[in-house]
Amino acid sequence: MSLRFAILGLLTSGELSGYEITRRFEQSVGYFWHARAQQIYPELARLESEGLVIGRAVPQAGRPDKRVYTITSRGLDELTAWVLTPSPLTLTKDEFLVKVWSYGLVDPAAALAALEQHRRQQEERLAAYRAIEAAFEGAHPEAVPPAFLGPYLTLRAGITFVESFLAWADDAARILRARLTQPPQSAS
Amino acid sequence: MSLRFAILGLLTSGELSGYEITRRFEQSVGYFWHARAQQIYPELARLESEGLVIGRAVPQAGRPDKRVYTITSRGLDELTAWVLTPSPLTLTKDEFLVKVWSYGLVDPAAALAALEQHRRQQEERLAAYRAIEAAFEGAHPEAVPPAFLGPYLTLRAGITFVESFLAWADDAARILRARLTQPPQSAS
DNA sequence: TAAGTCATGTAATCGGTTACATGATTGC
DNA sequence: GCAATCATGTAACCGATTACATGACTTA
Repeated sequence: MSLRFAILGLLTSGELSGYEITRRFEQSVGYFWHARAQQIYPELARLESEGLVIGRAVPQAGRPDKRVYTITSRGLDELTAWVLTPSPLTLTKDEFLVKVWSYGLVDPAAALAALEQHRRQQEERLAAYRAIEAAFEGAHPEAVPPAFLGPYLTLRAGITFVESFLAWADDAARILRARLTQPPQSAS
Repeated sequence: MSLRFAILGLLTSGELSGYEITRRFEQSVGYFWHARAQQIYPELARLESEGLVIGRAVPQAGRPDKRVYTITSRGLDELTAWVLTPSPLTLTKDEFLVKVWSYGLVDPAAALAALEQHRRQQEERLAAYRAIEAAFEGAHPEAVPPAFLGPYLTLRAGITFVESFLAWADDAARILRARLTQPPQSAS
């Protein structure tokens, strides 16, 4: 369900082609929902057949022709209704934390190294988010124009979550370091 | 891939039936990976056919017979190898934040109400985590026995993440409240 | 010459959910 | 009597990923 509304949300700021939507999914909404081109094209066709968007062929010179989509008023209605709908708590699926769950089985030094490698990846992500945050620059939170309110809030969510991961990782690293002298041990 | 290793991880603390594994997935590892019974039973069969676990029928009186599984040494080898493997950054999928992304389209008061409802759900989750944390009670972090290190660290991760959501939600609520007098506006 | 971008798709597969089935026992 | 718990499954479906295909243009 979310995919169609993520697409409709993107289209509220103007017409976009499937390709352009695919690119947007690598940023912005993409932090909390993502999809590849192969999923986006059929979804756009479905949205059009349901009258929530309308497509228009745009011939281009020097590059392939494209088909751009505009959200219809019915599409906007369905989107705004959905936005206020209650959401179930997200059941996170995080491969890394499944690994952490078995850290008691392995050498603490090795676990520490794996943890720190993952921490570095998260730090890179944070830097990318911060760079985008700078684009909202100047504008103190209350002054963000309505069209950018949602993107701004979700970006802040992204930053907050990555920062909290880093804080947890530092804490976990401290606990692992205290065990470096102890041998690894299997459970129970 | 993660499902099989989540199951193997659970089996490191002793033999469990498919049903018991299903129950465990509602807590502990379940915070970062989850699966329903229908997925767990076939996976156990697959793990057994690959020699990573061995099953044993346990006749019971007064309740259905069950089949309990033990991790093999090959299973333990594969698990410990996997645990130290680098993990890709998780691409979160969060329906609620897809909605937040379009908060600029709706009445700030309605958005605020939706936000606060979701916040309350997260608070309940935090209370549940804290209750489990109390079971690790007394033991200061460095003293947690190795068999509980992983579960302890993931529980702390769960607590940290929920707390950071609450902090973000408070911040977002503050920003929305500052807009209560302004009319809703559709995107440019 | 090779890789990358723009642009849109099909096909096969997989992981996961929903719905359904069965059947005994225990607690309200 | 009804719902919940214990216990294990099958079948249909759906959302998402991987692999593959095409083809022109641009940049290294």
